[in-house]
Amino acid sequence: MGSLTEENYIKSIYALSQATGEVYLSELAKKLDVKLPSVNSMMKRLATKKLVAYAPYKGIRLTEKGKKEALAIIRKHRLAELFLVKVMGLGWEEVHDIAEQLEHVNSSRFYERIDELLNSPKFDPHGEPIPDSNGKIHTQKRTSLIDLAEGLTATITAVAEDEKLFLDHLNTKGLQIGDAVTIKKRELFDGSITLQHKSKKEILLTHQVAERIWVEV
Amino acid sequence: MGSLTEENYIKSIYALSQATGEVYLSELAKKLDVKLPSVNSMMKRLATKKLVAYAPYKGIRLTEKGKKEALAIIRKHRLAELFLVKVMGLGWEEVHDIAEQLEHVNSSRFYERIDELLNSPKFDPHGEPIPDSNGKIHTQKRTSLIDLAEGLTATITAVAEDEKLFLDHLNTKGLQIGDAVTIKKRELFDGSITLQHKSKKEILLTHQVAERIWVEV
DNA sequence: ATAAAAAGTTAGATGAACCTAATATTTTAA
DNA sequence: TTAAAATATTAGGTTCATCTAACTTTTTAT
Ligand SMILES: [Mn+2]
Ligand SMILES: [Mn+2]
Ligand SMILES: [Mn+2]
Ligand SMILES: [Mn+2]
Repeated sequence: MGSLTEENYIKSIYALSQATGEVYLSELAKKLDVKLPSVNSMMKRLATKKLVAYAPYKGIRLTEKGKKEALAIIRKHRLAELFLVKVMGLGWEEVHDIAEQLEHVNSSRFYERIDELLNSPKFDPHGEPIPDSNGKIHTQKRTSLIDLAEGLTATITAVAEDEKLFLDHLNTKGLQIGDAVTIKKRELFDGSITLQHKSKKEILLTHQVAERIWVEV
Repeated sequence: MGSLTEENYIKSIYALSQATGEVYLSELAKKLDVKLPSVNSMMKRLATKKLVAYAPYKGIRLTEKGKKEALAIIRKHRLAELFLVKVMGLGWEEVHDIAEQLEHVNSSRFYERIDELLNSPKFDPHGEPIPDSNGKIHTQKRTSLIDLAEGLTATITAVAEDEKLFLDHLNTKGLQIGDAVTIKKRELFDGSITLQHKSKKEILLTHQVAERIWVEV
C-alpha cells in the first residue's frame, strides 16, 4: 500500500477512467485540486511503482495492479458508508466525507467485521456497487433520469454521492434509492422534469438534479 | 487541529507526563521511535503553536491548550476501542492498533454517534477512563497487582493495553476487567504471584504480567 | 497552414518530517 | 572535581508532496 496521497490519486484516476479509459493529467489536477506539475511528478512515481502506465505527453491509465488497488480502496469507502448508515444511524448525506477518511484505515479485521455485520452487501447507500474482496465489481449500465421518455416508469438505482447539498435536496423532495417514479412531463425550455412518485405527490426536479439520478426501467 | 504526526507527539507527551509532569526529549524519541533531532525540531514547532512549553536544555510540558488537544485525541482513541469491542464485536486484544488510526478521524458527527450508541461510556475496554467531551477525565489512583499483600482480595480495574501478546496471554489465563482475585502467594525469588480467581482455578502470573494489571481493593 | 489555446514538462523552491554527524550542555559517577 | 555518560542542539541532507515560472508539445480554430 502506498501513502494516503498516492491512494487518493489512484482512486481519482480510476473514477475518471470510467468514461474513456484514458485520463488527462489536467482532469486529474482539477479533480484533486492540485497543479499540473504536481500531477506530473506523481505520475512518474506511480509509473515506477507500476501502478499507472505513463508516457510523456500521453494520457495515463491504471495498470492491473493499479486497478486492483483502486478497487480495494473503493470497497473500503463504500463498505464504510453503508456501515455508517446501517449500523451507526447516520444519514446518507453525511457519510461520504467520513468514508473519505475511513477508506485509508489499514486493518483487514476492521473491514472483515464491517462486511460480516452488513452481510456482504452489494451496494452502498447511494446505490453504487461494492467490489468484493477480490476486486470484482458489478458495473451496471446506468440511465439518467434526464434520458427517460415521458410516460415511462423506472426505479431509482443510484444517485450522485459527493455533494451534501444535493442529497439534502433529495431528502426534502423525499426521494430514495428503490423508489418507483413515472416521468409526467419533460420541459423543453429548461430541461426540468415532473415526476409521479409513490408518495402520490408530483415532484419537480431541475435538470441539474435529474442528471444526478440514475434509474432502471 | 494539527497533522497526524503532531497529534501523535502531543499524545505521547501527555502519556509520558503522567508520571512526572515533565518529559525528556529522549523519552519521547524512544516512545515515538524517532531520533532526538526530530523530536527537538518538532518541539520548536509545537512551542510556536503554544502546545508545549519549551526552553533549550529543559524538559518540556504541555500547555493547557496542548493538554486539551491530547485529551481530545485520547477520548477519540478510547471511544473507538470500546465501539470496536461493543458494537463491532472485536476482541480487546485487537482494537488498540485500529484505534491508533481512528483517533485521527476528523468528524464530530462520527464520534458523537459512537458516544450516543455507547451511552456516554466512562471506561474503555482496558479499564482506562474516557475523557468527556470537555476534556475532563477521572484519574484513579492505581494499584498494581505486584503491590498487593498476600491474602488481600481485589477487583481488576485496568490492564496495559498496547501489547497484543499480553492481552492474548490474559485471554488464555481467563482474566477480565471486573474480576475479583485473591493473592494466594507472592514468590520472593522471581516476583511471580498465585491468584485465586472466581473461576475457582488458581492462576499463576509472572511479575512481568502482574505489573501490567491494576486493581482496586 | 499557421496562430492561438490547451495540455504537459522541466527547473527550481518550499515546508513537513525525518535522518546522520558533529557539537554543546547537563548529570552522574569515579 | 574532573572524566564519562546522558541528554540536547545545530548543521546539513533526504524524501514526499506541493508550488510558480518558463518552456515544449499537441490540439483546435481561423
Ligand atoms: Mn462516497
Ligand atoms: Mn457512496
Ligand atoms: Mn489503546
Ligand atoms: Mn484502551
